Amino acid sequence: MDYSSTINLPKTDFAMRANLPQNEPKILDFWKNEDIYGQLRRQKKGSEKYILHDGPPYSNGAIHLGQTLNKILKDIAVKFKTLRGFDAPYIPGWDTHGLPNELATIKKHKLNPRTVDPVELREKCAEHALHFLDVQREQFIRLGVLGDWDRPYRTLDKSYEAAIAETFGKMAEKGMIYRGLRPVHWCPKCETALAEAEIEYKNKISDSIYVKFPFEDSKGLFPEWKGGNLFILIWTTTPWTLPGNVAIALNKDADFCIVKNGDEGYVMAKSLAEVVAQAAGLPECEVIGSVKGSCLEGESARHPFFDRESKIVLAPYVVLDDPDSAGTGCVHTAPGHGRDDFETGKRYNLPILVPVDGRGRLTEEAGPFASLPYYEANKVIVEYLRKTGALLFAGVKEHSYPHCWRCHGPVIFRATSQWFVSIDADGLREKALKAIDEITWLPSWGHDRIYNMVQGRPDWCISRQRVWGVPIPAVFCNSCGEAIYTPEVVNSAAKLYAEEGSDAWYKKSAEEILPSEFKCPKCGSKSFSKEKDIFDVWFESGVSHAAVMAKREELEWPADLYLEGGDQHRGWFQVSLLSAVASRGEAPFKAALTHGWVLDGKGNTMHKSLGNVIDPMDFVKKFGAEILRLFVSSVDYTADMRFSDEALAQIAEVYKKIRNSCRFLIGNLYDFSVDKSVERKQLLPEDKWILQKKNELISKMREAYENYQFHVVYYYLQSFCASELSAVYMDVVKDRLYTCGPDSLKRRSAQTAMYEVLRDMVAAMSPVLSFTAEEIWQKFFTDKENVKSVFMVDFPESSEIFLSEEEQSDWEFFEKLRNVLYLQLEELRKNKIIKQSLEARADVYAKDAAYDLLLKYSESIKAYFIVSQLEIHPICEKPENLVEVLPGVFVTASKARGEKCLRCWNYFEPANGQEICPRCEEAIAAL
RNA sequence: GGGCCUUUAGCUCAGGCGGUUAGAGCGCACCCCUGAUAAGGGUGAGGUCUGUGGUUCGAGUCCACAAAGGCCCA
Repeated sequence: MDYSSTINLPKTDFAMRANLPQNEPKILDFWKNEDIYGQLRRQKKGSEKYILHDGPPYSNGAIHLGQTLNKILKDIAVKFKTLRGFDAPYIPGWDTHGLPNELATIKKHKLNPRTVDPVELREKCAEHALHFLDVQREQFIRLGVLGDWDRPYRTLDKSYEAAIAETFGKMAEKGMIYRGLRPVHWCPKCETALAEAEIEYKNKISDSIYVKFPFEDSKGLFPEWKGGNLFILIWTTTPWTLPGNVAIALNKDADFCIVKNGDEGYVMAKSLAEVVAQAAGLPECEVIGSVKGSCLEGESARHPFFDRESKIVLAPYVVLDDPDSAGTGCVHTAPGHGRDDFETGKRYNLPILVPVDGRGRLTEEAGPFASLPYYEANKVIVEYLRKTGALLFAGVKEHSYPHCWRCHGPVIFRATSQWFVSIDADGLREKALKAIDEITWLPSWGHDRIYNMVQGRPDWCISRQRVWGVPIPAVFCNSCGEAIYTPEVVNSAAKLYAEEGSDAWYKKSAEEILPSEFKCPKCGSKSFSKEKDIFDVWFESGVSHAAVMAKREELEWPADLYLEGGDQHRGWFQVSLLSAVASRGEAPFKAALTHGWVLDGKGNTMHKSLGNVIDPMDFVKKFGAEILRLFVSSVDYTADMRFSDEALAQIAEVYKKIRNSCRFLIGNLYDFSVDKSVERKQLLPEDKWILQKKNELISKMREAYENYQFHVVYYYLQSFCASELSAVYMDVVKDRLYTCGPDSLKRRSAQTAMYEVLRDMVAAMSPVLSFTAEEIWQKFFTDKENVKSVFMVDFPESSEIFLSEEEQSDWEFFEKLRNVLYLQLEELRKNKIIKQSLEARADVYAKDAAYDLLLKYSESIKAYFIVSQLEIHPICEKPENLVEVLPGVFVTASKARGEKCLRCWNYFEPANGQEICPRCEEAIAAL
C-alpha cells in the first residue's frame, strides 16, 4: 500500500528557484506603490533619529560597482537602524555641477566654449546632469536601496546654491577667504585655463640647456676649491621661464660637489656629476668637495641676467634617481610657472613672478624679452645666455609635454588670480585637527590618514574658470579694481540664488544684483563687474551639511554617520569637515566609515583600458540585485575586495542555501498559524534547542550589524542555515512533521519553533536580503503578523532563554555522541550494511549522571541521531572491544532490528507481519 | 618619492593579552538518499599563515626590511 497520502509533506508555491531578475521588480513595485519609505517615516515619527548623510555621487554616466557597493552598504546600515526602532531617513543626493558635465555637454552639442552664451551652456549642462541623475536614480532603486528618491538633494537646487554662497560668506567674515596667485595649465592659443582633464600628453622636442648661476661660497662650504669663479648649474627645458626664476631647489640629503671646468667650477649633485659632465660636453669630470644640500640652504646665487638673487632652497620633490631627467640636482625654481615651484615659493615666502600674459607673451617684467611670445623667447634667451657666457651647453630633448586637447598646442604653466580658503586663518587647521580627534573613524586608521592630510595640506583653491557651477559671489570695483565680497555682496547673491537660481548671476548686471546704494568700500565707486569664476565642486559638495542636513526638517545636524570610499578622506570627508569647522566650528558628522575599492578577480583596479570593468546593471540583469547585495555583505569592505566569478558563484550557492532553508520552513508551515502554537513548557527539547540556537544567531547578527561588520552577519546567517537548520534540525524534525498527526503536539511543537525561526531570521536578514525577506514576508507573514512590510517590524528579540546553560552543555554532549555515531554509520554504509541512518540503531553505554541524562532524553536523542532505535545501557553491560569515545561513554551503531515501516520508514519489530509500525497505526487512526 | 591600507586553505572570512596537532562555511573528492528533489545528508582531502631577517624558551600573533596589490598625494 502507498502511505504517502497519509503523511504531511511540505506544501508551498514559494519557488525554489528565485528567478531574481524577473521577480525583483515586483517587490520594487510593492515598495513604491505602498510608499513603504513614507510609511516608515510616519511609523517612526518621534523616535530617536539616526542620520546617515549621503555623499553625492557625480551625475555623469551610469553607476559603477564602487557606487553600487557604497549605496548598498548605506542601505544595509539604514535599514538595520530602522529595524532597531530609529527614525532613519535617507535622503540621496547628487553632485551635478562641474567640469566633466560641462565638457560632456560641450561635446554632445558641439558648442564652442569661447563663444557660447553661458546661460545657454548652463541650461544644456543642467539637462545633461539631470538626465544622468535620473539614470542613476533608477539604477540605485533597482538595487533595492530604500530612500526618499522623489525628493533627493541636488547641488543645482536653488536652496543648495544659496547655502554655498552663505557658507562662503561665513568664511569670508572670519577672514578665511583671500585672493592670490596660483599656477594653472594655460593654453595661450585658447587663452584659457585648463583642467587636468583637458590636457593630453604628447612628446615634444624642447631646448635642453645648462645655465650657470654665479655663486659666491662666502661660508666656505667648499674649502677644497682653489679655482676661479663658482656657479650653480641648473638645467631646464623651458628657457622662457628663466625670467621668473627666484630660487634653486635642492634635496636636503643629497651630496653636492664642484665639477671643475678650466678655472670655473659648477656646483651640482655629486651623483649626477658624471652624467652632467658628459651631457654638457665637458672634457673631463674632476669632482671637488662634498656638501649636503641642507648646508646650502639659505645661500644664494645670482640670477644670470637680472640684478637679483636666486635663493637656494630645499624641496623634497627634488630627486636624483632618474638620470634620464638630465638634471643637475639643482632645480630652477619659478613659482609662477610650476605647481611644485609654487608650493616651494609659498614655503620660503618667495615672490611669485608671472612675466607672461594670457596670450603667452612675455611682459615688461621680463625686461629685454618683453613682448616676445614665449616660444620665440626661448631662442632669444638661449642666445642671450650664450653671449653673456651664462650658458654652459644647449641641446634638445624629446619628452612628454602637456598639450591642449582642443587646439592640440603646447600649454604653459602660468600663475593666475584665484580664490582661496586659508587653512590657517582663524585657526582653521588646528580646529579641524581637533575635530578629527573627536570623530570616530572606522576603521580607526582613517584618523591617521586624514589627520596627516589636513596637517600637511596647502590652502584650498576654490575657484575655477568655468561656467557650469555656482558663481563666486563677489564683484570687482570698476574704478579701483578691488575685489569685494562683503556680507552685503554675498547676501545679495545668496538671496538671488535662493530665489532665481545661480543662472540669474549671468542674466543680471552687478547693479541689478547689489543693493541700490552699494558703494565700493575702498573708493566709493558705484560701478562694478561680477566675478566670473565659479566654485570648485568640492566646495559645493562640502557644504551639503549646511544645504541639506541643516535645512531639511527630517534631518539633524551633525550626522551620525558619513559612509564613503577611502578616497574621500581626501575628498568629501575633508571638504565637509573644513567647511563645517570653518563656518560652524564643529564637524558635521560624529563618525566616518570607509570602504575599500572593488577590484577585479585578480586584485587589480578595474579600468576601461584593461577591459576588466564589470557593469553592475549587467550583473543585476543576469543574476539579480539580491546576489550583489549578498556579495557586498559577504566581504570585509574595510579593505579592497575582489569581484571574482568564483566569489560570485559561491554567493549564488549560499543564496540558494538560505532560500531553500526558508522554503523548507514555509512548506512545512502551510497548515500552521500563531493560534496553533504550542506553549513554551510543552515544546520538545529539540525544538527548544533550535530556538536557543536561533536566539544566539539573532544576538550575533545584531552585534555584527551594530559594528557595521556585515560580513560577520553574512557568515552567521549562512552558517546557521547550513549547519543548524539544514544539516541538523530540519533533518531531525522531518519524521515528526511528516508522520505525526497534523494537529499533534509533536508536530505543532516543531511548527511553533519553525515559525519563530523563520520569522526572526527573515526579519534579521532583511537589511541585506531585502528582496527575498520581503517576498517571504508578503507571502507568509503580512497577514499573520499584521505588518505590511518586513522593514516595518522590530529587529527580533533574543533574550528568551530556551535552554539553561546546563541544558546547552547537555546538547553539546549529545552532539559529540552524534559525531562519533556518524563515523560508525559511515562504516556501516561502506560495508553495505545500511544506507540511510534510519536503517541503523544506536547503543549507548554510560554510567551515573550521564546514564540518567541519556535515559531522560532518549526520545529526543533518537530523533536527533535520526536512527530507528536507541538503547541506553548501564556501563556494566558494555560489550568487549568497544572504543571509549568520551570518558565513560561508549556508542556503537548497528543494523536496526526488525522491518522498515512502510509509512514512516523507521524500523520496528512487527508482531505478526504488519506493514506499518504501531505509532503510524495510531496516527492513521486519528486522521 | 611620501601618507595610509591589504596579503591566513581553491573562495569568502575567524583567529583578545605571543603558548598544546591554525578554525568555520562554501567549493572540491568519494559515498548515501530520492517523502526539501534543477533539493537533502554523510565522510574526507586541502593552509605552516606573501617572503626574508630579528626579538623570545616559544610568533600567524611583536619588530625590521622586502615583494605584490590598493587608495590618496607628489
